[in-house]
Order: sequence, then C-alpha cells, then structure tokens
Amino acid sequence: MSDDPDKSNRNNKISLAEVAKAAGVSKMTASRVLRDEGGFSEKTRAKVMVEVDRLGYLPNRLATVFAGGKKSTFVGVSIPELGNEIFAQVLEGIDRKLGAFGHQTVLGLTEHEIDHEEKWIETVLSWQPAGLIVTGRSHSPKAIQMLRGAGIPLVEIWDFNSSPLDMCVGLNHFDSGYSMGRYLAGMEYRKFGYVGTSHDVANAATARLNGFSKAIEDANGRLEKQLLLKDTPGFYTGFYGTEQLLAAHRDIEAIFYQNDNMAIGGLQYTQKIGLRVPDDIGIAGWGDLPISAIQPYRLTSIAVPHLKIGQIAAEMVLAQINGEPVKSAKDVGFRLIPGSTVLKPTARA
Amino acid sequence: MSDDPDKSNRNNKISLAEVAKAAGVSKMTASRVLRDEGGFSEKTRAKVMVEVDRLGYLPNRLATVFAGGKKSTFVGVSIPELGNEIFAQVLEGIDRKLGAFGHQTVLGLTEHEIDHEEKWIETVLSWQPAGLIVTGRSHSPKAIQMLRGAGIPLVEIWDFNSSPLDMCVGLNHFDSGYSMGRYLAGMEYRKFGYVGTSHDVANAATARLNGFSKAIEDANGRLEKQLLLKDTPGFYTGFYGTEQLLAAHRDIEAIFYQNDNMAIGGLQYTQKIGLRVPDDIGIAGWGDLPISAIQPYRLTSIAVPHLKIGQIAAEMVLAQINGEPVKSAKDVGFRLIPGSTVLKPTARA
DNA sequence: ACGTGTTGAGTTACCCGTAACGTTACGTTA
DNA sequence: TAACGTAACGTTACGGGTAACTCAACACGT
Repeated sequence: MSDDPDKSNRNNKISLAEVAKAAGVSKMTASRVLRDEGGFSEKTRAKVMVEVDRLGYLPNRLATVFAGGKKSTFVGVSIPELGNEIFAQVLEGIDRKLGAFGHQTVLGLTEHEIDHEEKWIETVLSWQPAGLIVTGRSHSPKAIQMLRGAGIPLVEIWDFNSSPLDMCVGLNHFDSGYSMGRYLAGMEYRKFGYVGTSHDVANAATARLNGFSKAIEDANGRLEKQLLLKDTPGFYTGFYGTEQLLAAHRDIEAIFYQNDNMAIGGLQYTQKIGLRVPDDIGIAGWGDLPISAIQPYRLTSIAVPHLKIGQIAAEMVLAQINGEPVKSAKDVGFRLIPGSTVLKPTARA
Repeated sequence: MSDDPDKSNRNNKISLAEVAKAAGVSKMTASRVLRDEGGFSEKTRAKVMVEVDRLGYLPNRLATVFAGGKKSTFVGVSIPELGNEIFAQVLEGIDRKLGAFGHQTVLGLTEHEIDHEEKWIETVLSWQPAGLIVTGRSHSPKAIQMLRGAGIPLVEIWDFNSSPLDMCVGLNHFDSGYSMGRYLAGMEYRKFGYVGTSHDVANAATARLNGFSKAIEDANGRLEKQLLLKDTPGFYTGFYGTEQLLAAHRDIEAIFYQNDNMAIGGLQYTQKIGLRVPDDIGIAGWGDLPISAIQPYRLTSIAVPHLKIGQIAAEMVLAQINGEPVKSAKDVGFRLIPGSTVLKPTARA
C-alpha cells in the first residue's frame, strides 16, 4: 500500500501520508486540501487541517519539485564580497524583490575568483534553481557551458554588457572611469594617482582604471598607480595606499580611488599629514556611498544606482520565470557627483 | 524497466539514467562511479565519465536528498537587513565558513519583523535545510514551535542568551549599553541623550538602550531619548536625529547612538553647527566599524567581534550536523573603545 | 575438475509528493 | 426505476537518485 505511513520516514518528519492516515483520507485528498485545489468537502478539509496542526506537518517542497518536475523557488545569487557596502546593497535589492514573490536567495560569495564561481555554479545548479544572478561578465569556460546548458533565466549584473549570455543589468565601468578622468583633467590637474587593490582579473574596477587611464592619456596627463595586492578595498587600504603613493610621488595633484571607502581613507590621510583638500590635492572616489555625503567635504564621486541594479536583476529573473518578454540588457548608467574635494586651479589656493 | 531513459524527463535535463544507458551500464553503477563509492572497474568508470562529460550531466541533488532521506546542504540564515554593515559582516562570516564545508546559505531578510521571520522559517524549513541560523532571540510562538519541531541544528545569534532554543552565540547587549553608560558617567557627564531608530520590538538595540538607561539612572544622570520612527539607522538618521535632539534639549552633554554610523552622522552635525567634540559635547557609538577608526576623531564605541559571531555560528551548525558535541551558548563579549570623542571634565575646555 | 572468495554489475524497494485517471456514492432527470 | 452527471475521493504511475540485496563471472588454491 503506497500510503502506508506506519514506518516513520527516514528523517522522522511528519509526511503527508501520516496526516492523511490520521485524518482518515487518502494522501491525494490531503494534498488537494493543502493546495486548496478544490474537489473536497468542507468536512474533509476540516479533518485534514486538524491533523496538520496536531501533527505539526510541514510540507516538503523538495518532494513537490521532484514530483512536479518543476523548478525550485531558489534563485542563486553570486556576489564577490559583502565587505563592500555596494554589493551588500545590491544583494539586499535582489533579496527584497525575490522574497516578495516567494523566491529564496541562495548566496554565493565568489571573492572575485573565477574558479570559486565555477564551483559555486555547479553546486547551485544541482539544486535546480529557478534562476541565477551572477556578478560580473567574466566566467570560466566550464562555467559558461553550465550556465548555457542550465536552461534557466540568468542575469549578469554589475558590468553592463550588450551581448550577455542571457540577460544583463549594470553600467559601463570603463566609461565611468573615463568620465571621472575627463572631469579631473578639466580641472586642470595633470599629475594623477590611482589607488586600488589587486586587479589580477578583468573585473569592473580594472575597467574603471582603464577608462580613467585613457582619459588622462587623452589629456596628456601623467598617471601613477598604487595597487595594493590581496587587500580588501576599505578605509585602511585607502589610508595606507595613499601614504605609499605620496611617498613615491610627492607631486601628485589628484587621486582617483577604486571606491569611496578608499577615498575617505585617503582623505583622512591627507588631512593627517596636513595637506589641504582640494587646495593641495584633489580626491575622487567611486560609488557615492551614504558616508560620502556626510563627510565634512562632499566627496567627488560617481553615483551608481545599486539598489536599482539588484531590483532590476530580480525583476528580470522573475519575468522570465513567468514567461514574460524581457529586455535582455539594461544599462542603468551612472552620475558624476562634482563634490567639493576637487576644484579648478583658479579657485584653488 | 526502471532504468528507462527514453522519454526525456520533464525539465529536459540529462538524468543519471540517460548517462547510464549511453555508457551501457545500469543507473546504479553510474551512481556508484559518480559517488566514487567503489565496486566498479576502471574501464566502467572511464565509460561513465566519458558520457558524463559528453552529455554535460549535472547531478540533481534534490533527488539525492529525497532518496537518501538526508538533509540538504542548505543552511538558512536570517538577518534583519544588509544596510547595516555589521550584519553584512556577520553574514559574510557565516557564508565563508559554510561554503568552505560544502554548504550553501539560503538568505532571509526579516527587516526586524517577527511575522516576516515566521513566514521565512516556514518556507525555508520546507526545503529540508541542514541547519538554521537566525538573528535575535524573539520569535513568534508558531516560529518557535516550527524551530523546535524541525530537528535540525539551530543557532540564535547576536543577542546572547543563556537558555537558547538550541544554540546561541552573541553578546549581552544590555551589558554593553550599561558599560557605556557607566563609562560616560565616569567622565562626569550628567545630561545624556540617546539617538536611535524605532524600537517596537524587543531587539538588541532596545536592550542596549535599557542598559544605558539603567547606568545613567544608577549615576543619577538625566537621559533624553530621540527615537526616529521607521527609519534605517544610518548616517542621515544620526545627523537629523542629533539635530532634533539638540533642538529640544540644548544642554545635553553627551550622546549615545544606536550604532557607529549614526554617531558619525551626529559627529558631522555637531561640527556643522560649531560644537567642539569632546569639549562641548561627547559622542559615543556602538559597533566600532572600520570607518570609526579612520575619522579625525577616534570614535568612542563598543567593539563587537562580528566576523567571529558569524564564524562561530557556522561552526556550531557544522559541528552539530557532524554529530560532534557542541557548547550550546557562547558569549563573545564586547570591548569598550575609549576613543577621543568623550573626555573627563578636567581635560575638557 | 571443484569449491570458494572476490569483485563487478543488476534488481528491487523506497523516499514524498503530484498528475492523470479510475472508482464510488449520491443526486437528477426522463 | 433505469440512465446519466457529477462531486468526492481512491489508485496508480512516475520522477531521479540511493541502500540493500542478489546474482554472475572469474581467479585461485587444492
């Protein structure tokens, strides 16, 4: 007898069969009641629900997915790290949206490592997720093959890409770097510095640096880079990176940082050694974090709609799950925040 | 025949049966090869692996869990929000550790709402997770019932609790607030302010405020509270909360904030209106975020081992999954950072 | 040539739900 | 009262793996 619930199942949880038996109905009837599918009397419904409560039955969605050949309600989301506030915000945007539509986020921190990402993709795909959101556009060949073969909605976020594997939402990091470079060159700075962390891989920060570098080149400026290997891009790193950069190149007039946190670290360092901002040195960040707006100086930066990126990514996945037509690539753009940490020479001391 | 793979399965993925057929072996043999369980010849292994690669087979872990009556490798982790850097760090600590041991984090943002948490618990339990980590110790009755009945490792984090539902790691928030209150009273401040966000529920921030309040009371001080309803505890909130508090009570000598971000917002406000810190007013935060160390002033704060909380929580879950004996409650403590934003009156202007 | 042990591989029975279909009980209508 | 419709519920067959068991083939010592 297939409904036999007598021998308790392997993880001694209450199964549908046990509820059904206790209620004196068949598994199928109990299932219909629980799914409120109709085809049962009120009396039956009541009997079943009493037992559900009494036994503390919790449905096993694994079995549902299995039986129905459906996808799960999981959406895999890979993010490089959470130490970076921006990524945390993107993740929050994603999870809020997904959660509101009954989906769950399965997290993967890749730590900017492609191999890490590949391994995570393999694992998460084995759980039959309903969709995938990955940060960045560079993946290992095997990862690309798996993503292609998965047959589920996929969104690459952060780095805008006009020909994504499936869908994409982000911004053009090269352009944002170029934009900042041109802006600073327009302030008639000529000797530039860049402070960031290790860029082994072709990631978004590298694209920003390349764009920045190109703009400086186009303006016949000079650029000194200070890359801190294997360090997290935070306040300390910005502080010490600036110290190192200025120790090596005393004549630098303006510094562009990988992100706002590092820029604020740099700002504090310049203040500590008595350099005035922007009179003696210009400081520019990237990301426009809340902290940047509350500093004594309004930090010159690039504002990025991070929450929006997360939300749109989640919406794209949800729409495709529901079979709605989806625009496959969305550029959310960026906005240069002039701030008060850079200035024209006429206005400088 | 149970191995018949002829009709492709419902989500047209490659199944083990298809691999087995292509390799000319039984499902079971293919399964053994993939799990490297032994009981097959090298020749057989090669045949199977060739087909695995050729067909791009990815295992279906749903089926594995289902068949084996095992738990999944999911660990549900509920966090109130990610806007707060500390929680993001805790989450990072958890996911790093879990990921290193082949587990996946299923995220749940509760937004400090117990009902939200209850709903999330129900959903995540239906996926048969291997363990659960939840933030905070106050749960709805139904949530408690579900957690009790789940029969999986459970860690309540953040708020230390000597009699947890199962396991617990965190710190005593009341004590940390009391500690700060006593420290400030020792600086001979007498008129205190508190700036935080809405405390409908009995959460950790409320406990801190209560502890602080008690210490002030014990020292015969006066305390004015400024609670901003339904706002996120960030820089802006600290900035405007301080404005409101000082507008109503001009004689306040020292302010304690719900967290460092808010304190830094307050610090900026006091500077904006020309108050000197700590001469005119004392400022104290909570959490000791990296940003606090890099400010012009070293912020007086309470340092909390956030990464450690996440790591220990993950370790507790992993240990219990592996059947190892686990200490059920761990107080990670806190450390008062004297900083330079409060001072004895003799040293004040 | 024979029994025996070892090893490789097949069989069967589940796991827990759901879809599809079959059956029963009862009410309606001619 | 036979014939039929329909609501309510039961039965069966998966789905993709795994555990436990069975069986066949072969090497080996005697």
